Amino acid sequence: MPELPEVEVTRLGLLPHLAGRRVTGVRWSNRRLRRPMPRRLLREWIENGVITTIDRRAKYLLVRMQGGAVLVVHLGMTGRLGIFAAPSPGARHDHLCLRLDNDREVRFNDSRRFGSITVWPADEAGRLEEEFAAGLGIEPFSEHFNAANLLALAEKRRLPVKSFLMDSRIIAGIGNIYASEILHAAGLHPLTPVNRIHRQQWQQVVTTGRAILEEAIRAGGSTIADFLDASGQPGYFQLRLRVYGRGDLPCPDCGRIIEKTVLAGRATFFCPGCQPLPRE
DNA sequence: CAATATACCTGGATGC
DNA sequence: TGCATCCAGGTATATT
Repeated sequence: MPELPEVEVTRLGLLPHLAGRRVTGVRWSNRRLRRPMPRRLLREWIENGVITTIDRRAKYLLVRMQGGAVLVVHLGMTGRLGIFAAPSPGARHDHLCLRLDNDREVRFNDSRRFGSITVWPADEAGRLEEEFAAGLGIEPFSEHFNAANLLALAEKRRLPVKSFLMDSRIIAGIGNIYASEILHAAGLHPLTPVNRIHRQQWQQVVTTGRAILEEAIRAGGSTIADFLDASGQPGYFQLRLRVYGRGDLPCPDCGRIIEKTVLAGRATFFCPGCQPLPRE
């Protein structure tokens, strides 16, 4: 489900419900997520703690506790977070539940269990930054996401540009949907080897990329104003996707038929008119 | 080093 | 209706 915009929309929706609240109880399912549930650390560092704020890095949510501990949540493919009235029936695939001091609960639901929950104790949370820095690439909304940096990262590789955009070690937060959308907006064929891309085209990727991600966050934000009893449907469904999922339909820009192909095992959509593959 | 394959899971859509 | 098959927005690890 979630790429950077959906995670950011989740963060924005959750924040007013969580900031300043004390966690009065923690429960979990017996199922293993991507990693085992850190039961001991949840009891030790999250239960009875006070949430100060929520940050985001790539597709990770960082729920920060007073004193410095951090609850890190990744939504995987199907993970959702929502706020619910405290005595209310749980749902199938609820895997973590934080009871709050206002008779509400935040619940993590994830049918495929590709999501993850980790706890960083206060005395280790300082390493979180370097951990992320080591494993994750450029944030699309940071100043480092610029044409010069992308050009430098790309010049020695022949990776298809879609794989480049989706590689979280290079660029953080762009997933399968937005990769297709950004490349369409930038006029680049998904298979274009990155070392063939010029500075000006990278500038297009930067500009259109930010615009698309921002627009998606805004679209989600408008319907997510109330996150209570979140059905898990942040508003991104209303997003107007221009190529993703539109194989065999006309391109909204030029009318040519949008093609679907598979790249690195992932559905990939592009318009052969707007996104020509450069020839030798 | 780079590209691909596979593994982790459930559920919805599709086809017979 | 039942059953098999394929597909899904992510990531880590193994293998060519």
